[in-house]
Amino acid sequence: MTVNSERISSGERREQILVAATEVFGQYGYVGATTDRVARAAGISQPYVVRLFGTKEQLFIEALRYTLAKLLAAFRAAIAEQPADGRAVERAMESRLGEAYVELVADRGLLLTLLHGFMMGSEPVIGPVARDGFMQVYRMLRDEAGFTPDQAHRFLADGMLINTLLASGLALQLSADAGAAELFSCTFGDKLRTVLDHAAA
Amino acid sequence: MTVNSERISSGERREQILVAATEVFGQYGYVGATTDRVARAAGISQPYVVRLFGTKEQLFIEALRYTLAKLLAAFRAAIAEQPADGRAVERAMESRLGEAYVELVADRGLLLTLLHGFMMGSEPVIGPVARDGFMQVYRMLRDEAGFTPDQAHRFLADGMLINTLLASGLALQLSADAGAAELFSCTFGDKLRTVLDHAAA
DNA sequence: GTCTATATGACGATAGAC
DNA sequence: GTCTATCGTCATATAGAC
Repeated sequence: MTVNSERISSGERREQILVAATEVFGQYGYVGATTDRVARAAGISQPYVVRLFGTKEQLFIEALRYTLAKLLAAFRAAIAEQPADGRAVERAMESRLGEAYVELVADRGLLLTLLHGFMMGSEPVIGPVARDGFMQVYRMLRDEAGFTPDQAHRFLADGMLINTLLASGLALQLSADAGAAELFSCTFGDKLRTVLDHAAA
Repeated sequence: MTVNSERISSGERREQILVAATEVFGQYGYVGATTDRVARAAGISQPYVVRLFGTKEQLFIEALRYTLAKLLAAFRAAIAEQPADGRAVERAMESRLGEAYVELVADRGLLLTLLHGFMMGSEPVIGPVARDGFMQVYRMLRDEAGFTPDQAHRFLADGMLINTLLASGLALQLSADAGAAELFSCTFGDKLRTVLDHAAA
């Protein structure tokens, strides 16, 4: 088989497009993102994006499902994580999950696609997908990570504050704003290094 | 002077338009909202909205500033609140501020305009306004309400979770989802009644 | 202070070829 | 599996009258 000019399967194309869509939806929001920009980011033509996903709304829903699946997979991995070295102190569950989350939402496209989804609760077809994903996360924390309801609540609350701090770009003015530095320190704790590393990039 | 057909001052018009804009931006997002819809909600023509605010971006910025001012005013009032009746037990500061917040963001237009602002951190002119507003809130909690940095952090984190729960519409499926009910109970505590009352409306 | 008319430029989706 | 061409719609902003 030829290597580059080969026609690839629609399954692979769909995945390529979803990656591009997550980035574009994250950057421009649901309405501001255009199927044309998604197409160019994926290296194909605009009508083909529409052909494969039907409508822009369907494309967004698939992209949202895709990011939610990534989030759940990251949490599942963190829950199952065991130190390879027996001597290593096993970090607490909450610490592992928190670190996994901060790593994940360092991808701005993923973070903002997620947030746009949560904010579209009144959309008849997108809303249910977002709510369902959110509650799946809650149940995973409670039933698989073993959190109490209040532990899960506090973990999620911190997560939503992390979202806001990162989305608003406050990380970029930490050196100029002592209050922001104080708030970041409280919010991220030992995850602060991770955030600063990603913010620099 | 005539009463209804009187030409009103541009200052009054601006305020009318800002109220309409907050509602429309909240419902459709920054890009999805049109100056025409804002105009119709305010009962005037589309070009006149542009005339008074210059551009749609400027209109959004003014609407965002307007909602941030409302938020700060509500917190300032809650901080200053004293029981009129001496016998009444003064509620804790945190409880008063929490209640004020839930009352405020029961207005979906206000809530979503705020959230859209926070999510637009990478926009060169909107981003700074949003970040500035957020940090003003933080400083008010710390310096005027007397919160420690960690108290302020936890209050804000809860606030951001409240935003997500309300924006995503989870309040509407509380009766059908035991997990959601559990999470709402942890998150809102004694503010739960307030939320349910507003959700019903 | 406020309107109508309109220039100008997208965007989503369809038709149909290869 | 993928493209080019294009239709219909709608949005921001300007011009200029009243």
